[in-house]
Amino acid sequence: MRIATWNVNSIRARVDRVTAWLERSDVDVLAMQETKCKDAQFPVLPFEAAGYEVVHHGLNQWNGVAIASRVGVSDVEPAFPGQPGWGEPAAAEARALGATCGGVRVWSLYVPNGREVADPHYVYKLGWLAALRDAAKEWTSPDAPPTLLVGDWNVAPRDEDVWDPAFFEGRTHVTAPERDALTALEDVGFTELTRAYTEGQFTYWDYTQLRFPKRQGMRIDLAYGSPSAAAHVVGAAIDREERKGKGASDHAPVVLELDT
DNA sequence: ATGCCCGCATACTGCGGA
Repeated sequence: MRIATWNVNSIRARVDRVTAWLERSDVDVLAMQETKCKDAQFPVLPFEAAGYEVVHHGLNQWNGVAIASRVGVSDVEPAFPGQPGWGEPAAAEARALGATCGGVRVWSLYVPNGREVADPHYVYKLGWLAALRDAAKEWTSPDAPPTLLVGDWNVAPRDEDVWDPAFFEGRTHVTAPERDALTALEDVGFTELTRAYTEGQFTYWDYTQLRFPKRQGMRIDLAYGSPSAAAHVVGAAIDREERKGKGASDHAPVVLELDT
């Protein structure tokens, strides 16, 4: 089975590119982030024409997460237990969608950006990741299905995951508390599954400043697996080709290969 | 080196993205 994650940065602007990629990539399950639309606006038909069912959670023009699957999709959850909201009073955001596809529990995740270290959004980001860790504790029990946490984490786990660590000093995505929040996922039994197969590669390049042709990117799209999921991973790849050309998302799709 | 930012919204400017 092949499972991919892709921050599509608006599904309505990119549906042709995404479904064309799906059809030629032999991917069974695609987790999408930043669909930027409400449920009723999601272009379901092109996915169905390609042989995929789609579940989507979108509340407005921001965020939005989806899962397309050609191996079934059931037990859909539009948030993880304890997922915080944003603002005062806290408002729900469409940043997590769980579904079981082909026997694997898949969570499509769009972690809050954090904006700046001094911004309340940064506090929200850290709280969001802590709540996810608490929920994930329950997903490593022996009776839980193999679980994958995939998406746009908005954290570069290591200095080598950004094109210039000096550029990011004092900015979000690279701070110790953000990185510690990912390590905490490993402490409850999850493993990052893509790095071992994609050393030295990035998943995101800013639209500005010729970042992509200059190869100035970041690794922020990651896949964490529970022990029973990690045991089935036999490969991973970042499809850098998809970042090229007119109409590309600023993120590339990341593909996981499982021996199931 | 696959190209000098993009998408959205009661829209001709501001916001969020990272």
